[in-house]
Amino acid sequence: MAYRKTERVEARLADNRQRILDAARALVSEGGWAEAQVSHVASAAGVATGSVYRYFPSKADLFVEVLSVVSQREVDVLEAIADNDDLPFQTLHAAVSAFVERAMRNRRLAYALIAEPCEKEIDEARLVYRHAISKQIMRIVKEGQEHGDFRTDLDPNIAATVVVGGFMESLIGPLSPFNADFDGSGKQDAEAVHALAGQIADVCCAAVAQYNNVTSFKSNQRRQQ
Amino acid sequence: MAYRKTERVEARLADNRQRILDAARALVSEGGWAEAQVSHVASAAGVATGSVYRYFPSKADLFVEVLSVVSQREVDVLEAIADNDDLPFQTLHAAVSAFVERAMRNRRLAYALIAEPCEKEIDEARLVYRHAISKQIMRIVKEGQEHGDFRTDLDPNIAATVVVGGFMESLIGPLSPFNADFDGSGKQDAEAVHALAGQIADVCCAAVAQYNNVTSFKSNQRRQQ
DNA sequence: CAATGAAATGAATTATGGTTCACTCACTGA
DNA sequence: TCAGTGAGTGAACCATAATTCATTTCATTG
Repeated sequence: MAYRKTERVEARLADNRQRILDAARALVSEGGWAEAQVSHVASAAGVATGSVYRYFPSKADLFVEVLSVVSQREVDVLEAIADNDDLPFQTLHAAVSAFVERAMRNRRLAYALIAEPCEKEIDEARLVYRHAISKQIMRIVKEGQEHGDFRTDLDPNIAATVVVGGFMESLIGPLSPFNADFDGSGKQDAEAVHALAGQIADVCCAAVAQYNNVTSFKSNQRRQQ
Repeated sequence: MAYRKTERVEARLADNRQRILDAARALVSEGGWAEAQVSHVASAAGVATGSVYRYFPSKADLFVEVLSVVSQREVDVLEAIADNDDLPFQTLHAAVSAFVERAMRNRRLAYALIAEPCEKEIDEARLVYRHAISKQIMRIVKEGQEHGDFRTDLDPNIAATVVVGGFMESLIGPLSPFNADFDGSGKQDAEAVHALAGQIADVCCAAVAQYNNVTSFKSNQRRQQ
């Protein structure tokens, strides 16, 4: 009879795969792409270098999966925010703030996944998730345009792209490992991050909102509620 | 008596250096960073591989200089635009449009310099010029805030960063060598590029403008002039 | 036109790090 | 128990490209 994996083995295999993925993510989280070497991943996961290739066809595939898992969670968070029934302005603000705050919670990883130079194949995978993020932002923008809160003279696709590029770019400085502004991780730090997220979100919202001057916006808010 | 370079030799050396720089830029313009190999540069410039190292200490130094020359010109263009005395809204619009249109004129090069994955050292040089660009945009933003055309509740640094990230990001798609939308380079193409630049600039301006709804903005414009 | 200093050459060297593979070992099923 | 299967190993291999350097060629000076 043919060889068949028992459940026990199946579980061990799955566990190995997961350990390799976890080790890979941990390494990127600590040292960025420079640390992300197959041999390092292997020892961190407690397996031999060659074993990594039993689970992943190549280094790029491994790290693309790491990036996918982490990025997909962010897309899901944005989707959930986009799904709620708040006013589009508040929704967009919440989406951008959430993204920024979540990124700042694991700066090194976020920096690697968003901005750090890396191999082509991984970089291409980034684009996929940028698109996915942009799509969620665009949903909010379109909703806002239909709702009357957002300007209708802007192309929603371009507006969403600018917004995504905008908050990504403004994250790069704060995320950068060379920037010491947000290292304490104390309470002060959390507040500083919150303030930063708010300011970035303000600019993003301003880009699409119908009424930008404070008085008009406030009356607009009241009118809508 | 000690050896002394004649003018003739001096000129030839300077010419060699320039030819190497030009060849390097041409190669990046054609094939991006993949073509940007020292040996390729050497043959394109009509010298031997080793000779490149008489003029530049390393590959990275060579290409950083290529990037610097090209990028500095863009910074200068923005500076000139920021210097003029138009209304801040028009100035910002012109700056963003100009950047987008100029980038689209040499797509492959712009793509390489802005977005294509490349070595760390070159990538770091990119940051320097992003900062320089952001600085010019910030000047316009601040002027607009003082002038009363732009919202004063936004942090000018963050606003400028978001704007720069926004138009850079929205360029990536159109610049990408895999995107066939803007290949013809005919008259239609020029118009499409112009339209794109206008739309991107609209979004960027909206992000900082005091009055976004069309009627208020128009009256605002009239009032200011 | 020697003699000397500098530039040019490009094949060989080096560095990096992903990938392979011949082998060992543990697990499976009869 | 034991033949068969496939997972695990890690040192060797390979690919890529930057960099070096012994040698040659060219320019300058007395």
